Amino acid sequence: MSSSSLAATSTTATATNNNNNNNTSCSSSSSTVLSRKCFNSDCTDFKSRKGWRLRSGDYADLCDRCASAHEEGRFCETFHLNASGWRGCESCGKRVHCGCIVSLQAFTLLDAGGIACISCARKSFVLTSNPAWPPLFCHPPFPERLKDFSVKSWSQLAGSGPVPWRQAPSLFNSSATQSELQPRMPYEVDRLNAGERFSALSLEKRKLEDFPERFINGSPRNHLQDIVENGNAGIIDDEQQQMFSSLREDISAQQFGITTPYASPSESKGQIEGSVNPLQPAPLPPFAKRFHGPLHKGVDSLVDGQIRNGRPRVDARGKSQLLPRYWPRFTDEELQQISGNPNSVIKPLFEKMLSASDAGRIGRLVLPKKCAEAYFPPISQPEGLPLRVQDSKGKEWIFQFRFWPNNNSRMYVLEGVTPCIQNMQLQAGDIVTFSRLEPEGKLVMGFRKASSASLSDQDNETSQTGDGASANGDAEMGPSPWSKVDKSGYIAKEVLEAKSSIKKRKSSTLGSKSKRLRIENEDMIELKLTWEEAQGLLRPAPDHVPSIVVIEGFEFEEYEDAPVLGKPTIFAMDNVGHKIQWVQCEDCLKWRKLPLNVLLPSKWTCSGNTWDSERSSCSVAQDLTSEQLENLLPSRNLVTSKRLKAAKKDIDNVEALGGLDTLANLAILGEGEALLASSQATTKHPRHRPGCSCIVCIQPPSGKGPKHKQTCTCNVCQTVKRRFKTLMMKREKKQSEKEAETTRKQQESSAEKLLDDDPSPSSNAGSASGSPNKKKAVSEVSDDDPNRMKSSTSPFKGQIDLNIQPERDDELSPGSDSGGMMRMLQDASERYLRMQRFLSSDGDSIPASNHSVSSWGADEKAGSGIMLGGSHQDASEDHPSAFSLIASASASASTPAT
DNA sequence: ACGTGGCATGGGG
DNA sequence: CCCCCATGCCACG
Repeated sequence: MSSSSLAATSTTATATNNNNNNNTSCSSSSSTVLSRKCFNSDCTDFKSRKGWRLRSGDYADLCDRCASAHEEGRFCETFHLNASGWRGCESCGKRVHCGCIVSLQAFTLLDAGGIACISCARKSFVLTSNPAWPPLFCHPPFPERLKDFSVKSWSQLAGSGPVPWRQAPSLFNSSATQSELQPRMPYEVDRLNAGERFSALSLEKRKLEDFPERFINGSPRNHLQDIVENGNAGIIDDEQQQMFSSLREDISAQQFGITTPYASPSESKGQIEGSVNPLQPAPLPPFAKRFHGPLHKGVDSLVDGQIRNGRPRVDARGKSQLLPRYWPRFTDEELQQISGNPNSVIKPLFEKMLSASDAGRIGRLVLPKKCAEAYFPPISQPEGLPLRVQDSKGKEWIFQFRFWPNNNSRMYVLEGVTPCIQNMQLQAGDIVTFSRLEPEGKLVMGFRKASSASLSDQDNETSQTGDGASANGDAEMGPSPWSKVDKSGYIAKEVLEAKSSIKKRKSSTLGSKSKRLRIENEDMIELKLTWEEAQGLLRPAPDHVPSIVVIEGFEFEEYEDAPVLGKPTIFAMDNVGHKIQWVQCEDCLKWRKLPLNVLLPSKWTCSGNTWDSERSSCSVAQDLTSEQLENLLPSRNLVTSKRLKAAKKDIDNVEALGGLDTLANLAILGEGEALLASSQATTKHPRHRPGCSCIVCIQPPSGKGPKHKQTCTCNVCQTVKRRFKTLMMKREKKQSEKEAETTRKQQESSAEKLLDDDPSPSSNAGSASGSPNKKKAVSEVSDDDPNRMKSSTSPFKGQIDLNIQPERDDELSPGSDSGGMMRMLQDASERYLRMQRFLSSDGDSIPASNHSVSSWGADEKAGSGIMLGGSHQDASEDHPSAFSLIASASASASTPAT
C-alpha cells in the first residue's frame, strides 16, 4: 500500500492529534509514517508490525506488544481504558470501547440504539462492524476497497439501503457464509479495459486526496449520503462506496472486490452503467438472469429478501449448487484469522484444486462456472474485468476475470495467475481458496498445499465438516491472524479432522478430472509432515490416553478430546537426575525449568511458572547457560547454537528459539496464518516481515547468491546441516534396518515407504512420537521434493524425486554449498545423534512422550521450517504449513540451486 | 518460431 | 443427454 502518500494525506486530513491516548486511531499517521516508533503514542517501542487500518488506508505500525494487544482485542482496554467512549454491549453487557478507530470493528451500532459487541452482533446477525465508519477508517482508501467489494458486502449494503449497517442477518452469520453468496451483482464491472485498470492508481490518489476533505467536512455518513445522492459514488472512498454501494449500481462493480476499482468515479459510473447493460446482454449466468430484471431495486430487494433468504445464490448454491468439491472447507474462524482482523469475517466462497492447466504457465485458472458466477462480479463480455484479490500474505493481485464462450455456456477463467501461483509455489493438486473479507468485501485468496488440503478436506463429500474445520493451512491470508489467535484449539481441531479425513481423502478431489493432477505423494508427504509437525505441537489433554490408529500406514494418536496446542518444550534431566522439561517464555525468551509432566499452553510466560516462584518473572535470569541450552536443545538447537557461535549470544539464541517455536506454531496453522500478522511480508517471503532475518528472508533467490563455505555458519548452512543430520540419521536407521530395501525404496518408494522407514529421530520421543517422527522424516523428504519436483518434475511433483532423500541430500550440497555441505551434514549428524541419545534417555520416561517428541519435532520443524523457508523462499512461503519448510531442510540446501 | 488468446474437443459426472 | 471443465490445438501477433 502506498503508505507514504496515503499517510501524508491522511495526516492532513486528520490533523493533529497524534498522541491522544484515547484516540489512537486516527491520530498519528504522520508520526507513524515518519518515525520508527510504535504508532501507539503510549508506547515507546519500535514498530514492527501492522495494527489497525488508518483512515488513510495505511496501517498503524505498532510494536510487537501493541500489535499483539490489538490483535487480541486488548488494545483499547490496555491503552484506552481511561478514555471516553466505553459502552456496554446491549446483548452481553461486555464493555466495548467505541471511541476510537481501533475498536471500530469491535462493535456494531444497533438499529435500536446502543451497540453490540462484534460477537453478539454476529450471533444476532447484525453487522459485523459499524457499517458507517469502518469503511472510512478501517479500509484503505483505494482500489482495495473499491475492488474489494464483494458481492456479498455489496448486497448487504444494498439491502440496508441508505443505512449501510443494517444488513441482512445472514451475512454475518457464519453459517450463512456460504449461503450468502450473493447473486452477483446485476451489473458488471467488466468494462475495465486494460487502460481503465491502470487508471486505478490515479483514482486512488484522487480518493485519497478527497478523503480528508470530505471526512473533515462532515460526518462520514453524511458525506457518504451526499455522495450517494449526488452520484459521486465513484468518487467516494472505497469504504464509502462500500457502504453505499448498495444504493448505487456503481457499486456493484467495485463490490466485487474487483479491480474495477480503478475506474475513476466517473469512469466507474460509466462503466457500471455501461456495464450493466452490456452485462446483461451476454449470456447471463443463472444469477444474472435471475436478477437481471430488477437492477437497482433488484439489488435492494435482493438484499433484504432474496439475498438473505430467497436467493438461491450463494447459499443455495453455496453448497447445494456448487459441487462439493468447490465447497470451501475452511471455517469462519480460520477465515477470520486469515483476515488478520478480528473484526473481519472471512466468508469462504469456494476453493478449487489446481489442475495442471491451472498451475501451468498459461496463467489461466479455470474457475468453476458456478463459483465464478456466484461469487465474482458478473461479466457480460468475454474480456471480463480485472479482479483484485488479496492473498494470504496481504499481497494484492489483479487477475483478469473473464470467460470464453463454450458451447452454449461459458468457461470462466482467471488470467494472469501465474505470478501469484508461482509466488505461492502452488502446483497442480494444490488448492486455491477464495473467500471474502466481510466487512470490506475484499476478495481473498488462499491456498492449501495438496497435502494439507487433503487433510482437511479435499473431498467435499468427505468433508462432512463442510464448514468445518478443515483449515489447514489455508494460506488464505493469514497474515497476522493466526499468530494472534490462540490457535491451539483450532489447530487441534484441524489436526483431528485431518486425521479422520485423511483416510477418505485420497480418492477425493481430483477425482476423474484430477487424474492428471494427482500429484500425490508429494502432497501426501507434505501432509504427513504437516501432521507430524502439528503433532509435535499438540499435546494430549492431560490424563488422556490416546488410542493408536493406523491410517494409511501412519500412526495416529487419537484422543477423545481435542489435543491442546502446547508449547514445545525440551525434556531433559536435571543435575539431580530428575527428568524435567525446559520451556521458553514467550515474552522474555528465557528458559525455565518445569516439572516433567507439565502441559503448557501454547503461549507460556514466566508468570505462568507456578512451579518455581523464584523464576516466575521475566526479570529473573534463567538458570541455564547458553552452553547448557545448546546442549539441551535438540536438533533445532543446532541452528541456534550455531548462531550463538556465529556471534551472538544468548539473546540471539533465545530469539532464534522463540522464532522457531513461533514458526512451528504458525506452520501448523497454515501459511498465511502466522507471518501474516505483519501482513506485509517481504517480497521474498511474504510470510515474513520486513527486516526478517530468517533464513528464508536472508536467502538469495533460489539458484542465486554466493556459495557457502564449508565452515559457513549462516543460518542457511546451519539449517542445511541440521537437515542433513536428520537425513543421515534416517538413512542410518534405514540401512541398518533395511539395507537392501532401503536403497531401492529410497529411489522408488513413495513417501509412504519413507514414512514407514523413518528413522530414529522420533525414537527419542515417547510412543506418540513414533508416528510423528516418521512423518517428520517423510516430511523432510517431501520438503526436498517440492523443490526438486518443481525443477524436475514440473507440474506433477516428482514423486520420485521427493522420495529419494539421499539423492536430495546430495543434491542439496551441490546446490548451495556443495562439498562443504557434506561436512556440515556429518558434523550435524554427529551432533544430532548425541542429542538424540541425550534426549532419548530423558524423554522416554516422560509421560507425555509426545512432548519430548513433539517438542523435538516441533523445534526441529520450526527450525527446519525456518530454514527451509529461507531456502525455499517462495515455496516455503506459500506452503501453508511449516512442514513444507521443514521438508526443505535438505531442500533448502538444494533450493538455492533451484 | 514463440507466446498468447480463444475456441473446440472430449471425458466424466 | 447435458453441463462442466481440463486440455489440446490453432490462429494471430
